Amino acid sequence: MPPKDFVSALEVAQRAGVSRSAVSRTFTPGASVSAETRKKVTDAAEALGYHVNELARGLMRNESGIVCLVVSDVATPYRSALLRELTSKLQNVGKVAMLINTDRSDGSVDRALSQAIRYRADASIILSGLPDASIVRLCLKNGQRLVLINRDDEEPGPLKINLDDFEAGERIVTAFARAGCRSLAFANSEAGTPSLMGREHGFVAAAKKLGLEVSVERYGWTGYEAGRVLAQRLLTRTQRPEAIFCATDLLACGFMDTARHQFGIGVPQQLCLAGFDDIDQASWSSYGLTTFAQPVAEIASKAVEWLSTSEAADNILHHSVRLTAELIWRTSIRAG
Amino acid sequence: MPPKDFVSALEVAQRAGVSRSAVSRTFTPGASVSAETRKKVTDAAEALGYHVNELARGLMRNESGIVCLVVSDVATPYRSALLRELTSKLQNVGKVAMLINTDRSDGSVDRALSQAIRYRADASIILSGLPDASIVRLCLKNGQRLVLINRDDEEPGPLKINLDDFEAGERIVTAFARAGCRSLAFANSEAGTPSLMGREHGFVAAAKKLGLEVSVERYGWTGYEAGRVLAQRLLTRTQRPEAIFCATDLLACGFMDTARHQFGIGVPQQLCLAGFDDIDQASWSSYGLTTFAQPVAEIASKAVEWLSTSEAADNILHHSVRLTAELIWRTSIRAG
DNA sequence: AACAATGTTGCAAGCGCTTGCAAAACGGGA
DNA sequence: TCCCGTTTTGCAAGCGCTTGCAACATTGTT
Repeated sequence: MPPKDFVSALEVAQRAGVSRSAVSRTFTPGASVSAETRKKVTDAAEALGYHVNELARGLMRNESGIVCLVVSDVATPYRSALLRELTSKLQNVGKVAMLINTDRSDGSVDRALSQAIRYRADASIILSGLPDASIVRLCLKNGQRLVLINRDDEEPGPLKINLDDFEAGERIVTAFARAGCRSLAFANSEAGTPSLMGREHGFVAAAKKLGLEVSVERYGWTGYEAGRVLAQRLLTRTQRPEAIFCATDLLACGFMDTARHQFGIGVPQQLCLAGFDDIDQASWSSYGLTTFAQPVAEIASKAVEWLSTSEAADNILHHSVRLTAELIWRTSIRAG
Repeated sequence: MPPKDFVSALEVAQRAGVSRSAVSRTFTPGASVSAETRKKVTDAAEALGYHVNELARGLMRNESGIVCLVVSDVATPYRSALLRELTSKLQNVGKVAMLINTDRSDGSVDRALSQAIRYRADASIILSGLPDASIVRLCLKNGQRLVLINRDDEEPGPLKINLDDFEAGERIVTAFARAGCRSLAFANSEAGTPSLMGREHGFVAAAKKLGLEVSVERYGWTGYEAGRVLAQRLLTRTQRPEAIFCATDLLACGFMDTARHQFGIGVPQQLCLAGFDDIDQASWSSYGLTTFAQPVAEIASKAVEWLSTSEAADNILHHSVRLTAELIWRTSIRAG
């Protein structure tokens, strides 16, 4: 195939007049090399255009420096924001991100993970989809670390990062109540992931506790279009809810757009609305959506921190972290 | 570090009662193995949980299967859409995507590329930022293929994928003219990339040719906030333009929002607006933005097609492809 | 029955690197 | 000056894999 005429450590060694090991050590942080040798080596390397072969290094060290990011719906605002944080933080600790897209058929998470294993990834971070328990065990057995974001799972071993979804559902109910809303609804997708359901359950529970009317509608995936459909359904009911909590911002945007443009309903005057994620669009002046912010930066930090932590510290670390979603107050809910 | 107790081909060979080479060949498409041996090997591999070590394989084959995606602003709608297409198409041809985020400081593209070299990536796809010419030569010399998307460059060797930006600028002028607009403006960012400037030049040239008034305003990056600022500037002029072409959709959304909400200007009644990219939000009913669609799927196809093409065919291939951006007609321009 | 053509298999070398080990070089007391 | 403790260096083994080569097995042909 391609020529690939890479210069090897041997060539560098010869030009520098030192041994092959010397050049290896020069490029290994913390190895013992005299300043003089190091200089000779780096000069030669520079001149020859030498670059350490991470494949070979990974082979020897049994540590590739690769972290797999397993994700579906990459093009979605929340996902891509998380991706940005993750890749940049990984780079900061000298790791490299391998992106695996699981948009397509079933079992793709498993396929992805087995690819991660083939490349001897040091770790995998699962942003979406849930791997088979056996695969999880396989990863762990093979010394691979696993991080599950917003996807609860019984299996022990992986680090699980979750939000206080249930509590967020509760909190928004009090906000709605304070705005004078008596009948509430939750607009959800049919995806049924733990975080989505957590929000739903918290919301419903709190509403009931306060004696407010509450109902749930579920449809499609968590996108803009689904939000439109949900609006159709909820806003044509004989008893129209006065406040809607959408499981995601994308849903909320679609909902708000059809409420306003198709039904001519004023938000927040006639209808209060809230979302979840705090995607960029939520702050756009067409929406001004009150929503819960996913702490993406913090999520990413926790994840890569855990990955770059040593084995020893590992054991004393909690394998589950729970972050709180901050309520960002904008204009889609009436002031009390 | 981690235990990493991987099972090797040798162990599989022993369990299957064949030679090490046999198991290697079993996992090499097109190698010569009898059905019987293959069965024995796959059974043993299954039982032991064997996974080919791509690091070692890449080392031998001098072909890692890795493709580097060099990108900044991953979280931006257009970029993430392109990323989605690219990763999924790469997976289809059996390659794996390594994501390199260049959001940060200067020289980050060069650093990224040198990382790509260290991992012996078969190719790099540059979605943003322009590498130093010397680095480009280094990549090519090292047998790495390079794809430059929307970033023209003199250097021969890489595949360059571009759109008909200039022509798009021209086309939208006639659309504006047909809508009865006599004074036009182009809202650009200060990024000054070739594609952005191409749109600008085409727009200005065509406007002048038609004898229409035209001006240009540039500010910040190509995001929503910059669009707001551009609107401030353009809409407070004594002679307000009747039609604005924004260099990107994000700019257009910001522009439209402040035109409507801050200045109370009706779009398209009092102001015609167009964008570029056709991000999801352009179709949301709050915007209904008339815009040019980036053919992301086609761009991705061309890119990975070129990467997976053989060396021989390589030479007869054009090293530059030019795709056309389709004008998506929505409601931000008055009907003629 | 002998032979050629074809297909399958194992051997062993080698990809580019790291690293334990022991030898060499160095530096500072005494 | 000599000796001992501390770097620094080179050697060589080995990481897990592929692949050219030659040996071997299988089959079909005359």
